[in-house]
Amino acid sequence: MPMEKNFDAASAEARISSLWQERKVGAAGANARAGSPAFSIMIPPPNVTGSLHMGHAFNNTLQDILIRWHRMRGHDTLWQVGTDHAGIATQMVVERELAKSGAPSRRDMGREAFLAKVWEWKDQSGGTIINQLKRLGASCDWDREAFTMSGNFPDAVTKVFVDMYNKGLIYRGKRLVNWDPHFETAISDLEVENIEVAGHMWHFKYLLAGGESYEYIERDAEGAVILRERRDYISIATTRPETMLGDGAVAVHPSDARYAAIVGKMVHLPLCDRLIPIIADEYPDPTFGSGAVKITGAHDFNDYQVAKRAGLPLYRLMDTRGHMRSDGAGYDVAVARAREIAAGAEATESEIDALNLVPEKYRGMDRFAARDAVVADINALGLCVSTLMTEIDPETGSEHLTREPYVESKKIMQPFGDRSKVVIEPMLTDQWFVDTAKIVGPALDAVRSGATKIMPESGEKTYFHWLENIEPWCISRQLWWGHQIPVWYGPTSLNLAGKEFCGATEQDVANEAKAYYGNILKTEINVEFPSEEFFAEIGVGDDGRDAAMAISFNENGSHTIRLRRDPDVLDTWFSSGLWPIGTLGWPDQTDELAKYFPTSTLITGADIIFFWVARMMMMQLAVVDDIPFKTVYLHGLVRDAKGKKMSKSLGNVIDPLEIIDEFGADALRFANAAMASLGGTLKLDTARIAGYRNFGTKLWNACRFAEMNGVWEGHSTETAAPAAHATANKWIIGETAKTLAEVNAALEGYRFDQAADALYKFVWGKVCDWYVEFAKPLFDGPDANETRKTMAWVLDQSMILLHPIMPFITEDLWGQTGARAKLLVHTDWPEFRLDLVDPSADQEMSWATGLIDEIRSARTQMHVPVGLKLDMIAVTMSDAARAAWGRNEVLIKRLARIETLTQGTSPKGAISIAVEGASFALPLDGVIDIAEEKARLSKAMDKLAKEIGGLMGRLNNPAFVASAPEEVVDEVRTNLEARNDEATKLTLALNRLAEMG
RNA sequence: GGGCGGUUAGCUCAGCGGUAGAGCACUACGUUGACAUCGUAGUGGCCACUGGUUCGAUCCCAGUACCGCCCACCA
Repeated sequence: MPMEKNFDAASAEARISSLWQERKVGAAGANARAGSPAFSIMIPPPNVTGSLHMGHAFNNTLQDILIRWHRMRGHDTLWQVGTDHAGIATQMVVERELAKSGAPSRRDMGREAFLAKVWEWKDQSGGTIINQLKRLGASCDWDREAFTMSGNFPDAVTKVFVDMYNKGLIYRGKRLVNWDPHFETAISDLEVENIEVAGHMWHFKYLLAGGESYEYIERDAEGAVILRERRDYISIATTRPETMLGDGAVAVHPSDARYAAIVGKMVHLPLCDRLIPIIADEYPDPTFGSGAVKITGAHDFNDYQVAKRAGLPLYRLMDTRGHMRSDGAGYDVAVARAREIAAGAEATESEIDALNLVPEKYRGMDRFAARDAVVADINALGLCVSTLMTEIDPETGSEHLTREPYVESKKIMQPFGDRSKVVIEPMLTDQWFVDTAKIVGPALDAVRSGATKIMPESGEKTYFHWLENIEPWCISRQLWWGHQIPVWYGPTSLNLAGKEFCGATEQDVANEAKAYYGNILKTEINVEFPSEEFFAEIGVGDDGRDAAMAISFNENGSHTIRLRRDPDVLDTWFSSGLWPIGTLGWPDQTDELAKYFPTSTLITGADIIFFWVARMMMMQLAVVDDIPFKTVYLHGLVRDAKGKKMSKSLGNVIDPLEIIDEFGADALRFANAAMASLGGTLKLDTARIAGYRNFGTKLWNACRFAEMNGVWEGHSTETAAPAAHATANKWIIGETAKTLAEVNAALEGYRFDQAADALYKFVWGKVCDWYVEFAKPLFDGPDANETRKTMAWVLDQSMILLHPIMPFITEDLWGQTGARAKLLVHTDWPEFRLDLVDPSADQEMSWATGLIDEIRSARTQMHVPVGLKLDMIAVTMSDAARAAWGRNEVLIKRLARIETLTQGTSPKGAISIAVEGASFALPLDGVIDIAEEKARLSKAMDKLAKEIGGLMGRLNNPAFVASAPEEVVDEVRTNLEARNDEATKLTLALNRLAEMG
């Protein structure tokens, strides 16, 4: 049955994909030869919520290319697949789904029920992206699919937490953290995007207490006085007026002469019945604004540091949703206590945190509404540093003076949650941290020493820079979907301080608690893990974890200690940070762990170098004292054809599945490989994908031609190149060997683009453009059998070499041609060498193709009809040229459309052709336009003259001859000789034309 | 403000001390024994700018301009 005219991607991909899955071609170790090296890649786990986008398609194409290449080479290969539970993202999606379907909200249904919903959702749609990976042709070990919340993963995560806790690498503390008021959770620094927005800065007066005043002197840069006045206030500036309610002080720089006299004095905090001190601190910049800064320790990272240094109380103003607090006692009570504390009364951190110093008026207001209210109220008090401004009415054009609160419009950098897109609030809360400073060392050393290599090299600089300045990593999240922190809190009771217990299992924790409480009680203790309801009952909320919990006395005289588990979950990146060992079965010492770890290569987006790569490095080194991967390949974001980021709002998102539907997975994969140059930007153009689809068609049809000519008939697949006699066969065998070497070298160096390029040029430029054409006459000649064998071999090699990049079409072709022992996916990668290259065959073919090019070019320019066969005259011919002609006559004649070749002189009205060692004439009396031929030859002469000029110039420069390497000089000399030879021939031809007039 | 990268044909990108490359687009011709998802032949480049190193620079170095990305607490 003859082959179809075109590759049917849609049906072939479905058929081949299921064939591969049935045969488990991607199973760990499949096609491995005994004693071969291991090669392993961990897939960057996509979010279970996700679907395949172009970044995934690109990233996974590269991984699959490497995996298939190594697998075909007989290496013991593992491509570990799996998905990430993606805490915030998944919780967000499920909450949205619930809202859409009118189900009760997360809070209404409670933690347990909500988590059941998430699992339900995960089970029903979590497989989407896995199936999409299959459509791309990814050859993972599907049976090993992992999930960061399943299998051994929860245990592994818990064990790591407990170990790190016990080593003092994880600690809990009340810190100022980035708080997302939408998701009501802390997030890490990395999850905050600082974006420049149009903002405002207000200037307020804080009046000195007791009606005091001072002389304020402003000087210019030269020290000359430019302003001198008595002031009873200090001027401060802020972009966030609502936070002034929590101010603890006003700070000025110690060297700032303007305020030296009032440092230590108190000022009235507007809108609040509190006095705060003016303090000196290095932080304020005297040259910026008024030089005085209000200090709100609980709502600003800089102020927090100042407050810590000065021992100022940290007054929290907002609740978890970013509304002004409405909890706790009334304002009067709170402010009275705050005054006592200011006067020196002892107060614990948690007591201060419990104080709600938001005046009643603002309580419950959204932070932005509170901002407006505070500004309005301060303005009403006349405490805005205001200025008379001339306002022009845009309609009447009349001018009038207004007194406006002094507000500058300016660009400010504002922090936004990368998921929620709401403004992040610095918030004082209890959180868990990894003491990264303690584990960063080995991660730095591993890259410095080259144990782990990051490509491109610029990635290493980024990596170093971040790790050298690393901040503690906030790993607790106030979410429900995730790995719950394995810490339980015991009550303060029976003369014992409350205590936290960290353990891998509830039993471990129970034992620890028994030991702690039991030693005192000397009686049996039942440790129970109470429910949320229990805590609701005894009135302990989230913030009450340290408070006395519960201890109940049972009737029989024993005591029941109730421990409460920390409700927080871990940052998703904490668990995905363990992906390499976790997926291999750790903490069990599995065979896979022994074989495939450390993994060979990580291919991932440069955007998650900090989130993931650096953390995997730190975590793996901290936990198993080994690097997670030897090579890290970082790539950029896939952009659209114009270089724009793909985004839904821009409407320029290219869906890889639509591309696969339209052009086939192979075309997309080839395009991905072709644009994967190291460090470049990735601009994806569908025109380019179409081009590579065409490339597939081209290969398909070359095979179709071969099949029609029965090249595979009677031959089983041969791995060794056939012995060839015909120059064209020798040549294409050599070209195949060169291509193999190029592809190997390219993939070795992660130059997917060069591998793709080499294959494209070989298959299209050599095999299809020349070899198939040569084969046509050869099939009718004495070398027919050899040519068939050669063509079968060359096309087999083409399929093999292309398979890692274009697996579907090559597997399909493999099945439709020849008798095959194995599927192509498991066929051995060839090992032939460059000694298959025959230099004399190479030279001869380049002479022949050069001659054909010249003749074709001349014919076209002279408007010789394509179908017209010409007789050609050899005017001069060297022995070498004569021999080359002799061996390739049939090919040249056919491709150049030459009828006969005779010896002779150039007749009147002929086209002249000059090549190395020979000159020819195509008699076309009456057919050609002499003027046109003259122009053609002149143009060629001009080009030659320019080249000759350049070459002569170099040779005439004594410095060049003296300093340049000998081979370069020689090359220039031989080059010049050849060009001169051609020029002579062309001159002769031109002279002849001149004679004819 | 700091760091990194880019600037090569109309477009998207390779290249790299020794005569500028590919794909797409464009022009002309073409039902040539696989392929119109094609063939043949062409058009098209002061390789951003200015200096320096060198026998020789698109390539190395320094600076300038423009563009992009990452990081950063100026109230």
